[in-house]
Amino acid sequence: MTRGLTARQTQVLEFIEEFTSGHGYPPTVREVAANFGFRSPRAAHDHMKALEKKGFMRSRAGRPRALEVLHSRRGIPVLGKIAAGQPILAVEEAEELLGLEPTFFGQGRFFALRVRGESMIGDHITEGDLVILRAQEEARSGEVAAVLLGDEVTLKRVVPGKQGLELRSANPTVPSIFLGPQDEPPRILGVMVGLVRKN
Amino acid sequence: MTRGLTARQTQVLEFIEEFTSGHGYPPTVREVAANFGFRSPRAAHDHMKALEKKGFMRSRAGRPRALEVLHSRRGIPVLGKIAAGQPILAVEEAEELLGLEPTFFGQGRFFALRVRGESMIGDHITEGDLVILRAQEEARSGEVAAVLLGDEVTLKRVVPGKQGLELRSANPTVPSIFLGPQDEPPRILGVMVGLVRKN
DNA sequence: CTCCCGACTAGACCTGTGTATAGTAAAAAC
DNA sequence: GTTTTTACTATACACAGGTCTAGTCGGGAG
Repeated sequence: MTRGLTARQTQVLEFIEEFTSGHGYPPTVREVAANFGFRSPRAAHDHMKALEKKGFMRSRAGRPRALEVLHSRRGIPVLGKIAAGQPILAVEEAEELLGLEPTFFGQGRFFALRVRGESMIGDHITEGDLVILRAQEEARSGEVAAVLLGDEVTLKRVVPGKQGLELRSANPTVPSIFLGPQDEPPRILGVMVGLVRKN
Repeated sequence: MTRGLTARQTQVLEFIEEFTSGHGYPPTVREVAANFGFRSPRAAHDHMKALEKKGFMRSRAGRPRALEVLHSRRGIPVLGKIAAGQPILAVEEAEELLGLEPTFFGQGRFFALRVRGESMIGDHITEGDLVILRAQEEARSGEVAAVLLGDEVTLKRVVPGKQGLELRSANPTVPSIFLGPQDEPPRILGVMVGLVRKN
């Protein structure tokens, strides 16, 4: 439920966004109704009017399909500080959305983290960069992943070794972390698929 | 004239793309007609049908605004090899288009260059990175710019000094270039505004 | 208990819009 | 010189689709 919307209104808004980015044009009132099984266009129209009054959409009266979702929640969310146990990928928590095509970095669910510090400088990732990650719980050897350590998220290269798991830093001044078999395995939030830097 | 389209058809296609990305929904046949001053919707409809037959659009019969531009020419063009004297920013020359919002890196006309080699490694720009540049002919001191030297485009930091212009590399093994007042000033194609890396 | 609001159904009105028929005129192709 | 293509005008039709009136039902607030 996004900011004062009812559950149904959220669903309708989400459908409209999905439909639009899938088809290239917004749905009609009746197409919305059909999607939810409404037997009257009035039901869909009511929800859309509510969404408009609440500022989530804009539409031109009388014009078919002439509607625009305003603060789109499509795009890759840039997540800020993340606390352990919190719903990591709650889009609502996003401080910002990156305006690029949903499939820009391939298939899957993505999020971005703003890099603080120079711990991955060896991989040419520097302060302020936005690292793009595909949300997944596993990482293959050698992949750079966002790892939850305590209540901090850090970016590390995951390298399984003989004595356990190595979380390798790409900066000689930042020590790598070695986890033995007795240690609790770290929670992986996503693996790095790209990087965006805005000067 | 893009690939077998008449001049008018190109204009119509461009208008449809602009309208759609500006409004969030495609124009009607009559809105296209109005834009070009056609006094009959038939004229616009004919062009749109031609565009559809040629594979540049798709539309659902009878449905208002239900049209989709297929291979969109919106986005930031990734330019490959560029020869001197050629129309540098001809979108048609693009090997690829980056699917991000036109305003992602701000206002202006943008293009991207794929980085070859490690000449800017000191600025954490590495092989394969896509450097995003705003198309402009001037660079301020300290900005990284795409510079045309002979028939090669290189990425250099532009630093005006006492004896002339320095095109500074960010790699100790790649020498910087110094241009005196007697040298022809280099042609600047654009200044760097960002970077996109896909793993 | 009553009132209000969210979430719908049923049915209808009417206009915006895709699309058709019938032409005109000029340029390009054959 | 004739045909084809491009680029339009003028008019009209039918229906998709926005929007209206009138109502039902349930849940939560006062």
